[in-house]
Amino acid sequence: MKRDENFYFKVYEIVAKIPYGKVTTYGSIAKALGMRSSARLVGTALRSAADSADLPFHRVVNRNGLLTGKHSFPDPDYMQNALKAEGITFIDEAVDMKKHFWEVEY
DNA sequence: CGGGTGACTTTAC
DNA sequence: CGTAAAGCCACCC
Repeated sequence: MKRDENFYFKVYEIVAKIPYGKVTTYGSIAKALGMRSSARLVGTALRSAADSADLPFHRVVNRNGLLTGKHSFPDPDYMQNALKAEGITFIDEAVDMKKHFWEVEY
């Protein structure tokens, strides 16, 4: 695989690999990229990525399973809505990580 | 080159 | 429970 691309592009690749009905965290993605201490870059990347890519960004949540990025979507309700549509269960406002957490493989 | 900007995470008050 | 701050680092202007 291409590993010479910029950080953002790597994020795209990983997001694209998230299986249907699963979710992963910014921290796991960062770790997979060798930068576990900079999970926030993943978020920043997704923010930019959302503007130039068609990926399931709704499958990326924070460490608590909370949809911290939903406010960056055109419709804040879309994110949780899309996840539920994939069979993902919620505990209040957070994704049930015990059932749907996906360890990033890179 | 330098400063601003976070869809994070953790600790602290 | 809420806000603050610090550590972190690629991208953008």
